[in-house]
Amino acid sequence: MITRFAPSPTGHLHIGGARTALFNYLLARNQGGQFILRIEDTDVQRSKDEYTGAILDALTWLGLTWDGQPVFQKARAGLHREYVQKLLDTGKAYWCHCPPEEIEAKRQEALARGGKPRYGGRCRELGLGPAPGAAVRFKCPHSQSVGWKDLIKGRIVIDSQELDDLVLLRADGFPTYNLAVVIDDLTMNITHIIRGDDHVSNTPRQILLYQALGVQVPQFGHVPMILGKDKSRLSKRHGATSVMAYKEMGYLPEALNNYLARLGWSHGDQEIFSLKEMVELFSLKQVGKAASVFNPDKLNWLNAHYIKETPLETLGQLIWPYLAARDLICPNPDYLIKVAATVRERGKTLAELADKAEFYFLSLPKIDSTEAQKLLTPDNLANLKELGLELAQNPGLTHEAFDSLIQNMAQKKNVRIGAIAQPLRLALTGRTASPGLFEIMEILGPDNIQKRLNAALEWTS
RNA sequence: GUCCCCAUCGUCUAGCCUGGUCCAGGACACCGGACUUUCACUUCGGCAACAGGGGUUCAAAUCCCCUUGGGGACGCCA
Repeated sequence: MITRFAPSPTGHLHIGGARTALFNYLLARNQGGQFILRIEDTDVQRSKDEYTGAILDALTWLGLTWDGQPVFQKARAGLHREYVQKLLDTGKAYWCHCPPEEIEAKRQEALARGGKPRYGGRCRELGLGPAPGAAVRFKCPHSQSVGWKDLIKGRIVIDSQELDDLVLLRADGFPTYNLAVVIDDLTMNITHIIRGDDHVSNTPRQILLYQALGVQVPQFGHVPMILGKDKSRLSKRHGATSVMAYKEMGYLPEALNNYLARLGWSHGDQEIFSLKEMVELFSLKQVGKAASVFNPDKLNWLNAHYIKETPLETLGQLIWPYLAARDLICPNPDYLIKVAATVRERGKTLAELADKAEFYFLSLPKIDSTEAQKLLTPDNLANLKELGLELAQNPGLTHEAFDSLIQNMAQKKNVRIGAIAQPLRLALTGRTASPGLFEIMEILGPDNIQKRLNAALEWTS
């Protein structure tokens, strides 16, 4: 078995492409086959090298390793032309001299009439030769039905009457997508073509091409589309679509892979899968036929899950770039591990975690003024001052001792524990929601605590 | 418009092929409770679906047909 992922470098790897790549990868690895990467760069205008690099980076980040070197389609144009010539020689293709504008006009006209916009086949039987501006078209066989047993959707049949004579070779001498894909899949011995649903209508054309060449037709499987919340095709207006954007937002590749796999594929009631496990369990039989809606909430849940599973040392290193981007300084590597331990269950993404951890690295926290007005009242400040004194006298306080200190104080002042704890939290972190007070104090250390306490005592809006 | 595909809780889905074990199971989200000095985590519980209509059958979420709804494609883009 040989599968392939064949993106065109006209943009970043998006969520849909990533899932297609994942399914190809899983299928190949599950069957002990090969997974090949082919860059479809025949659109010279829109293809960019930077996108090729970005796509490779994204696949690498996801851990979807491909076999061998990526194949560049443009470099194979000579091969494609050979096959076009072969089709020309056997009368399966012909030169077309029709001006593109004229064809386009007819197409629009047909569409406006409510008909099917197709090329009429003016040059089909004219026996024309090459000429400037001429293209080669496939002589699509008439009145025959083309069908295949789709690996995901089951039997699909289309009347060849629905198809027109597609262009194989453009006037600029470059092959078109449909020709190039067929020749490449054929010559690269691709056995299973797993691609997006939007290619279903290309499949009968391509099958006809395989047949015209007299070669075996590979297996096709079309994975359903990913939709946005409004059930329209997933696009930028639904939020981030590029894989690397998810990386930047602080999603883990494990989470994205897991989410994408579960979007369409299932294995009973199981929700959590490592990539290795997916490889073992994957089967196209368990891929659904219907399009599915991208649900960020569930991705978040998975991401939180994998964040919790990540070893603290690793997690610290993953969070650090987000902190470093804010020009913060890390006192020592151990500090980061301790910090990570206190925030890891409090956020869904690395970016969120970093945000919650920022106060640890600030020389003084940015105190929320709304909360300060509520909490830093004269009474509370008096308590805070007293608490500061106590803490200064007992720098090596145990967790238990700290708890009873606060409790006793609350009792003595006849206030709720929160009346003591919340102003302290605000002084230490600048916020009213944070990791546990004692955990924070352990990490901050006595000097830092006093400094923050003093700053809070002098706080003015 | 034409052709193709699809249809189970708000969302992802199990079940459908091989009808009865399903007054439909799990997960996310949501809503309550417990835990708790905050936020969160965890935990317990709850809400919530077989698109509609016809068949077939003793019996249909499961098989067939129609309707409706949704998606995709119709490029000298990929």
